[in-house]
Amino acid sequence: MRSLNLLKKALKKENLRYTKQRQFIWDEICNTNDHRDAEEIYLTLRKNGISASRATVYRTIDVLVKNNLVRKLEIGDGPARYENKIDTAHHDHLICVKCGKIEEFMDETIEIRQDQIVEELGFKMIRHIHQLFVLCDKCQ
Amino acid sequence: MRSLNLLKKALKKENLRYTKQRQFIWDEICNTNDHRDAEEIYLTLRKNGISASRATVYRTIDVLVKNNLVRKLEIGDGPARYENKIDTAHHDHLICVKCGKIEEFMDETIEIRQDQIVEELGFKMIRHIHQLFVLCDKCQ
DNA sequence: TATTTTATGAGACTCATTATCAGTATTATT
DNA sequence: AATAATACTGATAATGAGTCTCATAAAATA
Repeated sequence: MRSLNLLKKALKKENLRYTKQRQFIWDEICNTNDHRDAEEIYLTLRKNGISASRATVYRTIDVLVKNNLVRKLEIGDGPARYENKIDTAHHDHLICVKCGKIEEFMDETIEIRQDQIVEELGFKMIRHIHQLFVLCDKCQ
Repeated sequence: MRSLNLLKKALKKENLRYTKQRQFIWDEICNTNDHRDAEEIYLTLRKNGISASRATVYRTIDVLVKNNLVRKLEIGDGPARYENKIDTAHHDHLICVKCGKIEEFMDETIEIRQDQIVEELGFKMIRHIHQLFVLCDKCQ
């Protein structure tokens, strides 16, 4: 299975051990394309009879984020949300301020301008956050 | 004085009273063009012998943000930062991941594309966050 | 001035996340 | 395989930013 290899590879790279908790957490994140917070992931695991502590969930997610397997979405307040990153191209997010629904967008023009701005200043881009807070079609 | 009138006007609009604490906090935010967090603003006031509690600082800033006198900058983790908004046009931010320096940028092309994206989906833009995390010239 | 209303400050509280640490599992070594 | 070395886990304490509470103080109104 693809995602298993990716996990093992990441753990090896970080000199971390392969454990069943880490596998369960990674599986759970891969199972959906949702944008869930750590607590939701933790509770889903419990509901499915899998025991992994909150601490382990947070710790494992950190490793996954660091190794590009998971994207961390920090919305202003409230907990950070996570989505698996395999097979998904880079994108940014639209967030409905009323119902909380999260949609994705990607615009080549914006990406290019962004890079130009950073380059013109002699800086080096590390990452970017671009979030459009909206009222979605259903909430207007 | 301009900023005093702005404060009084905002307070009136919100049906809130004009108090010296609120004036001190607003003055302090107007005094610089920095991007400071609530704690820094609170400590600066204390250092200058002005007493306003942390709670009052937070409460007052909320009013100022709501009334467009202050811009709130939510960087991933760490406390929110605030900058006064008088006389400054809309802009987004470049943040050095190493030294924390914050620079401003504004790009008409990006602004327009953003609006188009939201409109095409039939959504309504409320606000946006666009942060470029970089290594600045000095930190490379 | 008396009364009503709102603001303030100190500290308790919340929520998301991180740190601690004893006990357990995994890996390496013999 | 047994043992030693190391890393992982879970329970819970601690943290940090921000909010809430409530008694007291200040301002507005009568």
